[in-house]
Amino acid sequence: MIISEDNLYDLAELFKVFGDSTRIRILFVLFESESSVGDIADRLSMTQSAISHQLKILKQARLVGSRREGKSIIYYLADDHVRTIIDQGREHIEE
Amino acid sequence: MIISEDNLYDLAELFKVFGDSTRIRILFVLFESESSVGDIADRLSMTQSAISHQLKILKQARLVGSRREGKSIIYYLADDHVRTIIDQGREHIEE
DNA sequence: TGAATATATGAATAATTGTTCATGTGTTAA
DNA sequence: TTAACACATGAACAATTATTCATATATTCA
Repeated sequence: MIISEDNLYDLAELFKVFGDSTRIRILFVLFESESSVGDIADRLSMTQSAISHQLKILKQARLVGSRREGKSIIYYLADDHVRTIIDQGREHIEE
Repeated sequence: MIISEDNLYDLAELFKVFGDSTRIRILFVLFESESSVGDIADRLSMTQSAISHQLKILKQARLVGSRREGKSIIYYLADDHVRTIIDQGREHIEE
């Protein structure tokens, strides 16, 4: 259970990303299917700008990826750690 | 993958608790062994007050428990979700 | 090329939060 | 009971951050 100071800091930064209900909501949308920025904004009844700002944070944390498709940018979940971390969180609060 | 608004909010609150390097540090201390408030403060070179405030947050999130032992209060990890969540986080950042 | 659409981004503001400081509460031992 | 020790807690301040607003960038289609 050894960890460097740098990793410890990065770890806190990672969880900080999960610690916002808008970002969690975005991840839940992406659990169902990859989506464009506008679609996510519609689903969550939030502005395009707010969603775009949060997607940037999710992407910097490598929790989501993106690709261009015509005029839209499609966002998708990066890997399975996202699901596992959220599932463990749900288990904790739902017990 | 259905979740209520309340649970979604609680989930974000839970991860918010993990999203601070002092609290992560405290959890790492408790991974090794249960400890008193003063011992944790010494280990982390922080004030007793700062640690106490953070322990309160960890306890409200049911991530740690405590018991009195003479003049000291001993804190310990509440359950295994803590380890699992942190391990998954580490896997994510270390890849 | 120009208009329309989709997304990104910088600045500003309001709200949240971690630490410090001072002090309160609870326990032990004389 | 009193002193000493261990911990908890409320208020205040500084720092961080989510959203809004205005605007910039990139793509498509006529």
